[in-house]
Amino acid sequence: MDERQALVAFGALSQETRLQVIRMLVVAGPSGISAGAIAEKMDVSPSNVSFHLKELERAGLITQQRESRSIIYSANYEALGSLVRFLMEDCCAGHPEICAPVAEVAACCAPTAEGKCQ
Amino acid sequence: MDERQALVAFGALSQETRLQVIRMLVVAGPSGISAGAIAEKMDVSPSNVSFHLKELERAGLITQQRESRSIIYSANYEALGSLVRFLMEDCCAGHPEICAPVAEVAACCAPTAEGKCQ
DNA sequence: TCAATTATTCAAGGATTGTTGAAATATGGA
DNA sequence: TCCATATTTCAACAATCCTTGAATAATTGA
Repeated sequence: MDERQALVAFGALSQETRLQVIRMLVVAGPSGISAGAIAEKMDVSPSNVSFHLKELERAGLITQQRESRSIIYSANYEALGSLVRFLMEDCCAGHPEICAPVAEVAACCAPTAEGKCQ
Repeated sequence: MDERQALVAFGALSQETRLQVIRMLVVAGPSGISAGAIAEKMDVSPSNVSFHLKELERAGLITQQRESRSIIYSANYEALGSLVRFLMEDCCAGHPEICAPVAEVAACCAPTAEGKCQ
């Protein structure tokens, strides 16, 4: 992920509705949530949620797929991971002490450490 | 770090000048850089850089301290680390496979692994 | 104290972003 | 085909953010 992509991604995450949508989609997992369900859960108008979903998609943070009449949105975990990496790379450059607490969190997610996350 | 703080932090990082300033300050280390030097390096007017520095400070991502006539700005590594954590926590919740690549980067920054970063 | 240096604040205007409701598009079932 | 459902698109307006240059504040040395 280059700086330009990160810029767009940060912009996408800097709006309350969008940040909540992303969190909701991440928790929902790969099966995703339909646009209508998102609008309902967040108590936002369909056209407004559509606007924000488009913005998140433009940033590459979510993907969509049609399922009959509904359009299902899912988090793009790879993009989110890349964004975390982008943020960390500068930290790590000469400043290991900063990344230590992050490494701790990351470590509990390693394949060999399932179940250690609280 | 709660959602509100993260929101402000993402907003702060979603502007080109500010993202570049943060990267510059992170690389500069704890000794920091003066407002004037930042403005000069980035080819931005003093008042404009001052505006953006204030925004970054409001987000808690940088700190300032006066040094004679200059005001020295430094990256707040703790806040940056918290932001990375915030981003990761949602990823990790049930989706270890996403954090694996991040864990890789983080691991090379652990105290026991100095020098392993490329 | 006076002038020079360094940086911030302020107001004005331009640019971008967010919200709203109505109209348009796509799908599936009667 | 016609209607209901699900969502997007559009235009208009409101709100927020960014830039600019002039004025202000803080510090230091002559």
